[in-house]
Amino acid sequence: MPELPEVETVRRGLEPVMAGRRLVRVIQRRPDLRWPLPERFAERLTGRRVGPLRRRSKYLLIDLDGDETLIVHLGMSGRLLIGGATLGEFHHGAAGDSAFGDGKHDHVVFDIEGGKRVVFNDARRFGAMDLWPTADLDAHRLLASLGPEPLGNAFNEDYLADRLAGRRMPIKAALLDQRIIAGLGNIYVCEALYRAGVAPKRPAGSISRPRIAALTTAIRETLMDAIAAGGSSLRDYRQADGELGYFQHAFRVYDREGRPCRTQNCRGTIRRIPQSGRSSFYCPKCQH
DNA sequence: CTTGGGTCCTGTGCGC
DNA sequence: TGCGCACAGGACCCAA
Repeated sequence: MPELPEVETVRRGLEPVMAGRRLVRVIQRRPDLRWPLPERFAERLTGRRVGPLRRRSKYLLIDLDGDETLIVHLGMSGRLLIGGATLGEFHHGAAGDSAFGDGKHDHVVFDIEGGKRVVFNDARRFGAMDLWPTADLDAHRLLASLGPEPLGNAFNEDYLADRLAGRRMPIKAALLDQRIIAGLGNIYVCEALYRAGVAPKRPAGSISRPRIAALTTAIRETLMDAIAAGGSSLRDYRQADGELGYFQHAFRVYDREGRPCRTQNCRGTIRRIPQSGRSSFYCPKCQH
């Protein structure tokens, strides 16, 4: 589910609830998510004070006192939801009558000093958490080989041209490769390629320099627009505070198969093709 | 090294 | 209403 804009939205939602407060209680409902959780995970978190919340790519980084950081990845279906007495109960899950945090896929529960509760829910369990020394985060196996942040200075036309040069893989696959650029997923790659006028199956190394420039701009603008909209809410995804993002209403190609291209005077029809094991959406008239 | 495919897991929506 | 299948926002791991 969550790509960079959704994780950034979650970070912004959790920051005011968690930063500066202690974790008074942590409940771990199963030994593993995608991988085993650290030994004595809940114990090691209990009583710690939360520092700033940061983000790297699609990873949420929750700094704790004691110079460690809780690394969280939401995978496909992971969510971090806020509830608790001061906010009013926020119910979810199949039953709907269970207490907040007792839902079917509520795997980890954080009770925050002051009464609020943050619940990690993940039906498909592709998500992950780990606890790691803050000073060594760059060496963590999940973070070590990530490419630059698309909204940072290290990501620019020269960098992208260099990384795409000589590559025969389709540009769609290249942009999904987190080692080349970190934080994009299926939705935002489709949307950025459309905005740049680049066809998803075009070999990465065959894109002209001006098109690469357009692509870097399109990637940044797409992500910034999505963050401003609070991310995309497909199915029942929600922000941490239970609100829905609304960028899905601004999709130009994603999930629009068979519908008209939104470019003025184009009159093309959005197509869906399987690529890298997932769906690519594009306008065959606008993208080359 | 690069590239493509299978895999993990559960839920939902569709055609029949 | 039930059943089977395709598909879902990710990314690791391995074979060629």
